[in-house]
Amino acid sequence: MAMLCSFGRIFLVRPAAAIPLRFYCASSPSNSKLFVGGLSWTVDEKSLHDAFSSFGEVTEVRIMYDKGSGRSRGFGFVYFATAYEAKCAKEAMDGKAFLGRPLRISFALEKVRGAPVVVPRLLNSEESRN
DNA sequence: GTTGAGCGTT
Repeated sequence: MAMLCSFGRIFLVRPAAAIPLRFYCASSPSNSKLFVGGLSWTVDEKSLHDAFSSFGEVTEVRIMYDKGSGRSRGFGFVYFATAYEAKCAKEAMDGKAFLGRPLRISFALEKVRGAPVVVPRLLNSEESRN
């Protein structure tokens, strides 16, 4: 008999075995969205798409440009098909040099409307828990 | 003409 408790939160239904559920903080959500920083100001979207396409299927590449000047802000976002490819590309291209500058890749924060973006920089990233 | 850590335009 499984009881569905809809309290607005996600309840994991475990079997009769008393398994202590560890609270995985959603500070490092391995989303398919990837935050790519440290980009050169001459890097465009097609360059990132070609660079990250080797590690997985890139569905969308978005580079932040300045509205006033029109130049790139030096960071962008890479959308992968799955979080697996995103993590693979992150672990592969993070810290590597790209067009003369080292890349700073991390998982992008989910854009929540009506709520400020919380940067889990002080939180421990226990993503390699497998 | 410049700058260099970061979390974004629907």
